[in-house]
Amino acid sequence: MVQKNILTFPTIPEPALSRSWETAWEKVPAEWQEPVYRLDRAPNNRVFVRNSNYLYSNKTYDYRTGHTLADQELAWYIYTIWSEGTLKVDPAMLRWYVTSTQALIDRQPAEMRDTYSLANIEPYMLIKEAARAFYERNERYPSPNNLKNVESIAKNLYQHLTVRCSDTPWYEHDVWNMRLDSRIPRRENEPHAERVISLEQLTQTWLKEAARFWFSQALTYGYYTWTSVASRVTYLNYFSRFLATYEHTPATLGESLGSIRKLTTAFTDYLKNPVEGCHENALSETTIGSVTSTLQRFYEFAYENKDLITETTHTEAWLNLTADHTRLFPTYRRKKKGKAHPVTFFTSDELTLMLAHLDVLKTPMTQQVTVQTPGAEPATFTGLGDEQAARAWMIQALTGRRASEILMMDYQPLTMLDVDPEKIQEDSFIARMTYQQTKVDGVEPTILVDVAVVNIIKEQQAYVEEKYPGLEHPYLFPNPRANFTGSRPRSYRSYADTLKRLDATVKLTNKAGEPLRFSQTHRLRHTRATELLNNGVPVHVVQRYLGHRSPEMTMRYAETLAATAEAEFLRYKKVGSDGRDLGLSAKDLLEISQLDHRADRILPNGYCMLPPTQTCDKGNACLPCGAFATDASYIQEHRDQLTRLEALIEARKNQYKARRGEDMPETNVWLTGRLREKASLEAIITKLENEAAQNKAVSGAGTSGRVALTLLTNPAKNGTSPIVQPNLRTQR
DNA sequence: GCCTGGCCCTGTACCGTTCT
DNA sequence: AGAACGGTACAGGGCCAGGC
Repeated sequence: MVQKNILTFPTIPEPALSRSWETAWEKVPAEWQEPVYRLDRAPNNRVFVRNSNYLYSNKTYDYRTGHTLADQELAWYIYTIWSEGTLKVDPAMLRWYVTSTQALIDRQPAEMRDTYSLANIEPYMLIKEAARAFYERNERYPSPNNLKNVESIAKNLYQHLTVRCSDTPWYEHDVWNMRLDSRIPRRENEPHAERVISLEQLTQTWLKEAARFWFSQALTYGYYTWTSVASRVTYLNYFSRFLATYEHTPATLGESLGSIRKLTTAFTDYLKNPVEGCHENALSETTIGSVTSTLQRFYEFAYENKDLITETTHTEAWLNLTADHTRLFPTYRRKKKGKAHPVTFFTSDELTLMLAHLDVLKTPMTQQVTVQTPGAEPATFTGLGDEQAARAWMIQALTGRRASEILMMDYQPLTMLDVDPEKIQEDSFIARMTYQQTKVDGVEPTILVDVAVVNIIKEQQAYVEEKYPGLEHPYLFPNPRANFTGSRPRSYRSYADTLKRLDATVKLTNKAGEPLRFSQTHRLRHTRATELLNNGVPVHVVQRYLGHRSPEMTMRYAETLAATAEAEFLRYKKVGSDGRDLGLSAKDLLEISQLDHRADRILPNGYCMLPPTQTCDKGNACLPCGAFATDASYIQEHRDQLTRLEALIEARKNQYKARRGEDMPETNVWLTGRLREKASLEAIITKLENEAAQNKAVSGAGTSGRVALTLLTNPAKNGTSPIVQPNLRTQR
């Protein structure tokens, strides 16, 4: 768990790796050392955009400027983006870029040209020259978009060179880009790694440098995440733009609390009203709250660390900060008492409708797909060609995980359970799935999944394998663009955009005529939670399943249930697999299950009592196991199991006889196992029945003692949902 | 001592603009 | 012209203080 609100820090250690131009250049293989390419042939063809003017002439293209260092830098750049597979280049634009740089270098003194670095050419200089040259050639200026294309090459090349070929620490640059700079501290799975943080808009030097220090510390010591820093920078930008309307404001903002408050009040007004060129509309209450609280945290940090910040930013004014700066804004701000937001979920019918339309996402863009839903005319759509997004959505629907938890999953997220193949049904748990979670610390990120989920994952693995043959692909869901080597996970942004496109295509609505949006993926989480609770799964189990740290959050979903998690649990006496009472109090049992943070200890028909560290060698055969505990709330489950078991034994016996012409012997291994289970079940049921008879609270355990609830997606009960869900209370 | 509401951090949703 | 991005808005989840 990251410790928050620590306001003093040691200085940032210098990066150990040398990042000189020489070390960068050493990595370029001989065949890539000259910027001369056959555009139509591998391996070069992966790095160049298809351009018919270039591709259809079978010749070698020479991008040399004739100046040694510039040519090497260009070759290094092309090789780098090729090997990392993050960018492509249009050969025509590259030509334009090269002739422009050539002109710029040629204006340097002759003896400097061979050592002139492209890192000296800032993008704006290149653009000016490119536009000038274009005008000379064509007697008109280039179109804005055309110029933008050269600019993007200039910008990318400039950033690659300045960031990757110098020892300058990562935080010294004004643009922080995780894709470009591996030294930026990052968590293993960063939900918004694609977001670029730019300090360029902070025009006051004192502000920019102090912000640089604050954010670099925050990232280095992990007390803010990348997402948080990104939004905080945009919030500080407001302050910077506001200050720009004043002549000059010192870092202290004023001499006394009075003058400081005057300024911050003016700032609040600035945010509340539209400002042309900055924010066209007045900002919302919450945004203003975020902006002011960011500024407040910033000054608290600066006050606590004024010595360090003065030293780092070379701005003496920071030394004059006083305690007044830790209360820039009056603290009497009270929010309106808001009721908790209602839990929104999809009903079974809605989900069915949506799943039927998921095909539109799966179908290639060149094909049409017709969707037939009950009670509606068949509708035909053009496919959107994003099958992996469809699979990610399915997994979200089946497991209730967050979008980022699924998108950042490892290529191989499954650990198969040792399940007897004979016993597998379509809703059996057969594997443990590890998802990536960053939001809540201290939660074990694994859940049990059933055949349906496993099959989707296998399909997706095959898809990735086919898309990136022979390449390493660490993620199950690779980003579809700018990812030619398959090394980056799919960004939440591109996933959400795809789902939005699907929404716009199929335009689904619910019965009330409100739009049903695929892009609201969090609803799937609510849906799953509500489903589990409505199916009678105890709150603490659902809590663990969803990865909530405390039951409060889960309880919000549980409003339909009368009992709390504890009451639910304590109501029943636990019975061992031999049908005898366990020598443990219900309270102890609760603690055991609470201490153990793994949902898979809750079995479909009871609880596994093994201490968390102990492994089970009994495979799936819980019933005859001494560590198995159950209670009266599962009695119906046991009765159902018994019926199914008896039917199964009967069927097998008949099969055996049909095939071999003789009865199955009592010594048959399979049969003895089942008979043991049957004996256990019968003992348990008898015991629980007595239990229920004595205990008024559980009369008719599992039936009348419980609030009558509808099963949302159990196909056996209502036959509408195509979802095969891992029902926690069925035979596994 | 317990409960509740508010605050803070972090992630998701949405929309208009920019890029390709 | 469709995909990607940037900025804004807001929801989810943890935690703590203040009221009882």
